[in-house]
Order: sequence, then structure tokens, then C-alpha cells
Amino acid sequence: MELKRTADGEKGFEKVFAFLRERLLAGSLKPGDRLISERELATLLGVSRPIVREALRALTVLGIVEIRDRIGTVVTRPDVSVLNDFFTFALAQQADMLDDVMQARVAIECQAIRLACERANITDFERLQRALARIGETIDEADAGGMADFDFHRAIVVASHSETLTVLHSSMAGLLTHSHRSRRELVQAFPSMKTYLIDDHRRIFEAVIARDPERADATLRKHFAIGDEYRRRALVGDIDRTSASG
Amino acid sequence: MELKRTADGEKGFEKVFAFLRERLLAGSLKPGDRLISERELATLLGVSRPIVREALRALTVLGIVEIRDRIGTVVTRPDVSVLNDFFTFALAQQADMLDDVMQARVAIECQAIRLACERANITDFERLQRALARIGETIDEADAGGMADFDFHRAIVVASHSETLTVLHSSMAGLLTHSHRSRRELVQAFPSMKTYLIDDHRRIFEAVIARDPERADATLRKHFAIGDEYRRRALVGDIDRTSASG
DNA sequence: GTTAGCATACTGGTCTGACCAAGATCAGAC
DNA sequence: GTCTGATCTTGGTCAGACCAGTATGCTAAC
Repeated sequence: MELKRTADGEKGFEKVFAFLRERLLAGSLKPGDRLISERELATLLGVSRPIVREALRALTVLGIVEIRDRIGTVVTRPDVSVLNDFFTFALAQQADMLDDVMQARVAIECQAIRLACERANITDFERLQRALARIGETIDEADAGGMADFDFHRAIVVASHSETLTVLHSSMAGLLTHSHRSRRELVQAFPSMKTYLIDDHRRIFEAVIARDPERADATLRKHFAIGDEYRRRALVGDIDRTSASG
Repeated sequence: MELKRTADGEKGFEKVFAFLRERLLAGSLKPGDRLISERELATLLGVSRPIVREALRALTVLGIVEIRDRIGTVVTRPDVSVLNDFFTFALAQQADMLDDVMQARVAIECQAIRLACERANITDFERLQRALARIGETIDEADAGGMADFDFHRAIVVASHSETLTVLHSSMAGLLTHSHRSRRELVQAFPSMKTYLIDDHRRIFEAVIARDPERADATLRKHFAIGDEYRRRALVGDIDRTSASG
């Protein structure tokens, strides 16, 4: 963390960025605070306004501040969208990263469910239960079903009461929803998946209710493994057509 | 992922950003490619150069492109530093996030070690072994010891051959190194930690060598738990002063 | 005294045109 | 054929200006 001081040796952009970063990291600029106007900042640091805007824009994409048109620039609470953007771009340039991201998702969720077993409260349980019920109700719908599935998994992470895990998990949301949907589309054709989806999620739910981290982790991990297996089989057109008519 | 098309309805910055994003995500702009000059981009999109610079700066902090002075703007491979920046800022404004980040770290590493059991090759094993040896050698040094500890854990993640996990793990590196160092400083005072550090890491190493994901995960998780326990006791000045003189 | 309404100062959003320093390039000298 | 220097190009920056809304305060009407 090279906190370059605001020496004059720095280029314009770096000067402004460092100036603001210093105050942001030191805490003298807290979420909710409004920065001085771009013009003031420019004259204060002896740079031009476009440079100030560059720095503010940089902080904006980092989710640190928000530039409000004709209002001013205010400090915001760090947001997820940054990671979202990053993963979106990163994924685009390395398509093989998708499987990788899934691994990270498994990592996050398995840790989250352990924490959830310790920390979940009634509200969390209720949310999980609602999500579970919704999975059952929407088992025949691709869109709603995928969303219900996603909601359930998100509820697990939320129940961990870990901001970081939640942030990381959400940052992969865009990718996950796709995977959830495509998985759900398989359900229509292959009935055996219904059992898998409903039973698995209920078992996971029960493990959390029982506050049994090991069981919850193991069950969730198995759930992912089975899901992988289904998708793998789908690739070769196998699935369970042999045991059930489509 | 609202991929706003480059309609004229957008503001200047959004227009440029969307224009570039489109090409970045579509893959027509790949890492290594050089963008057209700022001036050309400006005239092409009908905006001024400062606006173009804002967009380029935004992509820069996202780690997507790199602006090289007097050379041009080139597309880079997505980098870790973005997440680093984000976590740095986020942590500064929510200090209580540190414990949270540790949880995420545990999540990443436990998943990584499972993958490592499957995917690790000779090179990975050797790197782990070196790191393990180094931990033993530097057991009495705070700085070098902390680094050896960190290297070992990083070697695990690297052995997972998962880009995403590596990226996430690295992004927490700054925070982790602190924690590693402070832990090592305890070693000097409390001899029993030496055994814990050396033996635990060896057990972890052995589990990976044995390619036993469950055992590796469990051992690593226990390793973290014991570390937590030590730190927790250190807070109340307990530790093992009773059984060993300082 | 209170309030509605408007003028004004201020804010972000953007543009134009310009200058600088240094890498890249190519023509011309050797 | 090679070296050298002028020139083109590139990013880095600045100054000043205009627009369009917001916020504020002052005035005028009730």
C-alpha cells in the first residue's frame, strides 16, 4: 500500500487521486460526506478540472464515491458493482474462467453455510424457508425456478452475516444466474432433476436449521457435485432418458 | 448486465465507456491490442478528449487497459490490483471487515486445497515442500517467518490451478500478510506455537501429497481454527505461559 | 408574519483549442 | 547501408467557456 504523499513530484492525476485516497483511507472522508466542488479541488491542488474529473471518475468506478449531476460528489459505502464489472471484463477475455468462477462460488458458499450455521437467526431461517418453498412451487418454470434457486443460495450467504462473503458472492451473481437458468431448462426435459433439486435444497436447509456446519458443508458440496454431474451428462446427451420419457 | 448499446442518447462518458466495453466484452479488443489514439476516439464518438480520457481512466482503474505515456492505450490482462484497491478502500471504511475478509480467505483456501489435491503437479509439490522447509528454517524470525507462512498458503492456492481463486486470494494478500506477521510475533514469546506452526503445515502438506481433499480441507480448517484460538487467547494475555516460560 | 416566486450563484457535464515532452518514423546526409 | 535529425504522433495537461439544472436567498404578494 504505497501511500504516496501528495508531493508536487506527482503527475496531476496521481496528485488528486492520492490526495483523495489519503483522506478516504484515513477516515477524514467518510461515507455520506460531500466532497468540495470540482473547481475548488482543482484550484486547491493546482490542477485543471478535467484532471480532477479523471480522479473522481476513477473513484467512481471503484465504487468509492458517487458523482451526482448538479449536486456534487459524495462518498458512498463500498459497493459490489465494482467486482461485478471486474469479473465481467475478466471473464470476457478468459472464457475458460467460467468454470473457475464456479469453483470460487462453491468456496464462498461452503464457507458461508458454515458461518450461517453459527450465526443465522430466525429471520434468516424464514428467508431460507421461503426460498425453499418457492423452489418447490416453481419447479416447472425455467425463469422463476432459476431465480428461486438463486435466491435460496443467496439466502445462505446472507445468513452467514459476512459482508465480504456476500460481496464476493454477489459479484458472481451475473454469471451464476445464467448457470442457474440453463440448469433449470434441463428440468423440463429430465424429470429426475426435480427430485434432486427439491430434496437437495431441503436437506441443505435442514442442516442449517440443525446448526451442523459439517453436514451443511458436505451436503452443499454434494449438491454442487451432483449439479455438475447433470450438466456433464447433458453435454453428451445422456441424462436419464433411459429411465424416464422426455 | 445492461449492455447499453452505443446509442446517441447516452452522455459523453457513458457513450465512450459503452463503446469500449462492447468491444472488450465481444472480444474484438483483446489483451495486447492497442486502442486508437484518444483524439481519434474523440472524433469518432463525437466527444471531447477529456471525456475520452475519463473513460480510459475508468478502464485503467478496472485493470482492463493501460495508458502508456506517449505510446498509446493498450488492453491488458485483467489484474488483481483492482480488487486490492477495492478491498483497501472498503476496509478503511469498515474496519470490522477484517475478520470478514479472513473468513473469505478461509473459504478460498479450503476450496483451493481441494482442487490442489486433484490438480497439483510435481512443480506444485516442490514449491509446497520448499515453503514448508522455509517455515521450519525461519521459525524464530518474525518477518521471514511470516513471509514463509504466507508463501506456503499461497503455494496451496497456486496449486489449485484456479485463476479466480488465485486472484481472490491475492487480493487479500495485503491484509493477510499483516495477520501472518503479527501471528509470528507471538511465536517468540510462546514456544508451543512453533510445534503448532510446523506440524500443522506439514500435515497439510502431507494431505495434499496424499491427494486427499477431505483430509486436506479438514486439516487446513483446523489449522485456521487453532490459529484463531491462539490469537483469541493472546488478547487476554493467556496463552501457555503456565506451561512454558517466556 | 408567512409564503409564493423568481433571480442568482453554484454544481456537474462538456467542448474547444492550445501547449508540452518524448517516443516513432522516415527522409536525407554520410 | 547506416546514422542522424526533423517531423509526426501520442499521451498529459491547461485555460476558459457554455449549458442545464439545483439550492438558496431575497423580494414581493398575501
